[in-house]
Amino acid sequence: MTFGVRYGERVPATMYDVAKLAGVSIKTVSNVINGYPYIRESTRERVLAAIKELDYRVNVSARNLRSGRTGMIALAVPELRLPYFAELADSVIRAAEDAGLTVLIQQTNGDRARELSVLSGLHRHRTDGVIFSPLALGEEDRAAFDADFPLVLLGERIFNSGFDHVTMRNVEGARAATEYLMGLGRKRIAVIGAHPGELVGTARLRVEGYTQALVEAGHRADPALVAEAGLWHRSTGAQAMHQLLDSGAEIDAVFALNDALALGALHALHERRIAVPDQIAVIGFDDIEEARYSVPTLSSVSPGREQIARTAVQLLRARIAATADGEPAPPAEVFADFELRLRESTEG
Amino acid sequence: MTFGVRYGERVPATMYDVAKLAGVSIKTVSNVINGYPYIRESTRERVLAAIKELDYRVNVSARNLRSGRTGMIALAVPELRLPYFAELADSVIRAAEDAGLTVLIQQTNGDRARELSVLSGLHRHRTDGVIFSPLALGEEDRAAFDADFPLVLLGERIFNSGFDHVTMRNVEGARAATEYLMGLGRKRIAVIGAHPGELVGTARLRVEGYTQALVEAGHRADPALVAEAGLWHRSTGAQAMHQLLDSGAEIDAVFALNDALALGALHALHERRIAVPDQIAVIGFDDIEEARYSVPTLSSVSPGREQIARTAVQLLRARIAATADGEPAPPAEVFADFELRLRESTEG
DNA sequence: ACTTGGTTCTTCATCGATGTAGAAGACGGC
DNA sequence: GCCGTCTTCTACATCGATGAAGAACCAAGT
Repeated sequence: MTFGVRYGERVPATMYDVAKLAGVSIKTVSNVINGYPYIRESTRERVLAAIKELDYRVNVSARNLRSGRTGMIALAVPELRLPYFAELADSVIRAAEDAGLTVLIQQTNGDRARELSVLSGLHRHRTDGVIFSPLALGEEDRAAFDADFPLVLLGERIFNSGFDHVTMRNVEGARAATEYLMGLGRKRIAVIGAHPGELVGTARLRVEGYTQALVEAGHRADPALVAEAGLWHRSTGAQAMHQLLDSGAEIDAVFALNDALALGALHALHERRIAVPDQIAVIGFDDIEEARYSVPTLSSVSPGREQIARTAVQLLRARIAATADGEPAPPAEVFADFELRLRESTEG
Repeated sequence: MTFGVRYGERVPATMYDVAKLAGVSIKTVSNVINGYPYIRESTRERVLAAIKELDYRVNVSARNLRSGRTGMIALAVPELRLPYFAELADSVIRAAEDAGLTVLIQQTNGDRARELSVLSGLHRHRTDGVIFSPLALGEEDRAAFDADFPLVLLGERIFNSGFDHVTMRNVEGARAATEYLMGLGRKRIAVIGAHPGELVGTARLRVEGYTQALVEAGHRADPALVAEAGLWHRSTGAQAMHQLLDSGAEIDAVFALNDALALGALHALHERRIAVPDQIAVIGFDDIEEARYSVPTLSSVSPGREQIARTAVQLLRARIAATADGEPAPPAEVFADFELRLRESTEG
């Protein structure tokens, strides 16, 4: 007597089994599966029937070994627990699926060593290409950007790396957000999430947009209003907000460099019973779903996440195809459209 | 003259190249890589040096084709944009990584057809096993649960399926939440997220815990206080809350069947300027990170997500090993420990 | 000296698919 | 009636690794 689970009783059918059942050669089965045109309709039907009958699935490993294609792409992001990246991953998975690709997610934790391992082709054999959203890598890692596999970079234009690159309009979006706050009559606009000393990257670009807006309006950026936050989590946003408030600086608005920071800031303001937006208006960046349901609802710059995901997958596919055809296009640089989503946290 | 990106100039080294460089047979290289013990130390070092020199990586496809192992497991969840599943995926990926496994995420969208395709072994050849958190499948799909690959079920004990199963203490957690609300003196406790007519599944179990608590306290469950919500999103939670309020029912507390619903409810209450917890206390389920930063912060039942993820990976590994050894254990059934996390939304 | 057993390494077949090359038949043109 | 072209299908080598089996060597026991 047996009990418990038992596997492997059913041995998966191979192409050979299908061929035998359909009375054709194994290569013909392969041809049917791969859409080779010169096949008699009746033959194709017999093969398809046999495939169905045996519940046959292509062995991806075997195919890959022979053809070099895996049908998988990797998506390397910092952490899925950050809502923006969870939503991005969701979008990328859907876009990839529409193209018949499977996505393998790699979490880098924003860790430099782990990000470098992405570039070193950790999954070279597993995937046909990589969509990579680096966080920690900077100018000093330029040399590492010599990946010999199809690679599409997301997020920041770290530098002109020679790879396809899809990004958001960080500077413009940040400027628009800041301008909007100024349009509300706010004069003392703080920033949360700066990375002082950073030469490249999202933080720098968004702070640049903020500064541009201030300068163009004839104001000056006040260093006392710039709060640092290395990681862009809710917790660090709350901390930074508390520090700003503790510093005694006069503040009537906050531009948080992403929504997680903004939500942390909202939380801190709530703890101190400071009214939003009456006393301090808050705006974020990313427009994650949570922003539509926070209390108060959070205004944010919507960076075109869907567009970014779709474009990245499309570019990667083109790049993968070009690798085979040997007709490489010059690296593309795509900027997604942004939009200001105004909600309660900036009302009035 | 060429411009743009070009790949494939560097051809990845194979085991054969390593063998040649190290002056040994290809099989010895394989043995070194796989930790075969009977190898002279000096030989091992030469091989390792050659591997480093050539930047050699095992071709996973070839290995898989020969050995049947892929080193990958699939995680099938409804949607990553739901914070609970994003956090779960994060935890599973980390746990798998510690075991040297790579995770392939499959989104089912809670769609019955897609969930069935998980069971039909869509990725049979790609992965060594599957961790599956079904949402739509019910008693009528029992027949489909005959997967011939290692499978660990998460979430609800849909039925005694013969597979390893890791779940949370839904009934007990829900009861504890409800009891806590009653302990605050609340008498009119509404529920959000019920699935009327559902025979199995999370909704039913959590409602059962709620009902048990009421009954044991000598109250009766009032159908007017039970609000339906098919999908457990913020939006549906807000809708359901509005409906409850519109219905004119007297309410002094809400037990939302998950945090997304609870956050939607908080949002709706905020829109109507109903004070939480003064007028209505709110408690959720899942303890997602967002709950710690909402306004007000949300009390919730923490279901032991980390423990669930680690246990699931561990069970799956054991099951995969057993498939090879042919020594199947009886299916395990693990209940994670829950904890009540009390925050502002139930204070006082 | 000869067996025994452990260590170290190699040879060979094989996993399941696809690319290459070419065979066989049908058809039309001259 | 022969040739070229198009269509349809097949045989065979091959991708890069691993399992099975065994060869060669050494030390120890009798």
